[in-house]
Amino acid sequence: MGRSGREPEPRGPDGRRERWRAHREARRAEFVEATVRAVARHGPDVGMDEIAAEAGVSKPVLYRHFTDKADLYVAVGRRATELLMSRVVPALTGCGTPYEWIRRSVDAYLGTIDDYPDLYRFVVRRSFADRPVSEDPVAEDKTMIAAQLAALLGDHLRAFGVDSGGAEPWAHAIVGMVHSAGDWWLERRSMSRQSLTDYLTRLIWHALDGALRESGITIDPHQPLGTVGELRPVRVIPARGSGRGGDRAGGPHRLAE
Amino acid sequence: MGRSGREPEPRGPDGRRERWRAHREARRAEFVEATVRAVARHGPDVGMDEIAAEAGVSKPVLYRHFTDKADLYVAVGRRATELLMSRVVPALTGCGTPYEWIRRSVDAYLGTIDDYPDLYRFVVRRSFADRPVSEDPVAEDKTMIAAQLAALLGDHLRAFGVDSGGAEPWAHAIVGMVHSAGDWWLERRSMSRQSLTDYLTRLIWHALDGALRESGITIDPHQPLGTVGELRPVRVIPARGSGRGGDRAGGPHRLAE
DNA sequence: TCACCATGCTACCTCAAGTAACAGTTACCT
DNA sequence: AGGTAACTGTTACTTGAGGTAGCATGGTGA
Repeated sequence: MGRSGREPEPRGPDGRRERWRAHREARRAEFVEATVRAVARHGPDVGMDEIAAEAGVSKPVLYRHFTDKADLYVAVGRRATELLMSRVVPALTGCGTPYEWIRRSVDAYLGTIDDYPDLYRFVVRRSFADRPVSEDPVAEDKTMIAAQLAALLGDHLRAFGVDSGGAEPWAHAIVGMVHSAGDWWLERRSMSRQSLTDYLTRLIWHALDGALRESGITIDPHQPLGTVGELRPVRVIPARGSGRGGDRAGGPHRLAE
Repeated sequence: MGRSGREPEPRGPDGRRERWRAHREARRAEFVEATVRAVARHGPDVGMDEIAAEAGVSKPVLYRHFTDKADLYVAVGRRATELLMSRVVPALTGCGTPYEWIRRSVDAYLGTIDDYPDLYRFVVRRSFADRPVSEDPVAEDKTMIAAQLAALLGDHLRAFGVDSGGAEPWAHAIVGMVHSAGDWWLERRSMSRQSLTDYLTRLIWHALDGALRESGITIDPHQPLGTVGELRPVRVIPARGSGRGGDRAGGPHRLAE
């Protein structure tokens, strides 16, 4: 209340901490990769000691970077989501004919699980069972993709002045088609990825075409779509508070951002 | 090698044990229900102490009936599978027009998850993450249903002398449609079950109709199908050995069948 | 009569997840 | 120049949930 002294201005982030930022991120990424390797080697019952050994560190080092086992697994799930979205989103938002669009998107999904089968299997195993559903990356990925698809479908249906109520369940159904057939294919491998992409593209096209025709909308599968609705980026993952509570009296100092 | 003595003939199961068979099964069923209630009350991190308390017994009593926690959870999964199959299989194998058939099957599935949301959520949470995939009831249920659908599709395609390679991926895709949209609906409840069934039935019909038309097959959605292929019962769950290894020196005596 | 199965309990064991505490180095802040 | 923050690594330890040992009694079948 009227202190005559001037507080010194804060000068920005402490450089003693900032110089380690990139290093910390790189370390976290290493541990995520090591986790996937350790799971592939030891099975889903892998312990933190085994993960630490795979990463070439001791257990407390691992706990410097992750709050607990679940936190580590969530990071793995986020990695998988990044990989998947980096491919599927451009495919979903790109131009082209409807048929190309479907095909490209299906192939982006299948290509990802084909390139990272171990990571995918780990995430699908849902070692997140002890977490609320909001932390389930598989469900989140599906919801994100379905939301984009629902927006697109909904916009088209509304633009033609017909019932758009089916957009959301249809979007989820279509995402479930690719997901389920992809799981089957990953375990069975009874056909090439190309063949599966063909079969799925056709089925999806027929499903959508039929549903739209029923509403009086006819679309040529080989003519580019009009820009009825620009796909809006949809963000579903809730921001995670960086603070996890007060500092503990001891133990490994936490390197959380 | 020529022993003159005659071994006494075994006279069948020991009645001291047999008299408890039905009782044991009923007890197991009670513990399965208690598990679902306990998970709903305490969350997915529920402990065996909490499950035992919910069942009104002490922990060692629970271990008299189940080998370990995973065994208990597998039993819960099997219960869910029974419930689902008791409804979906008659729907899939019954007569009727294609449209009715699809609709009836979709409704059987959605009706089950609607009537047993807690049980379904528990199973979907896949607390079986520490088990091989073959013990994953969700994957097994989907595989079973998809196998029946694939057989039906495949038979139709082969009867018309066209490429039947898509039968299996399409079957899995369609099961994934219902599964995925069902999950969405169970959490969102943004429409009635009737509406969802309508939307899904239409989409599935269009998908199948389109795929078959492409192969030169036209089917009337409102005329009964010919009996091209009788649905064969498909058994996927591997028989589980009743012996779990040698008897332990002590501990609660195991009541396994 | 002996064996099997049921009932229940307390006390205990095991081990994987997670923590406390120690020591040293580098680079930034005051 | 001294203090501080962040990094490196380790051993030893704690905790608690899953699972077990062992006790006693009664009813029924072999």
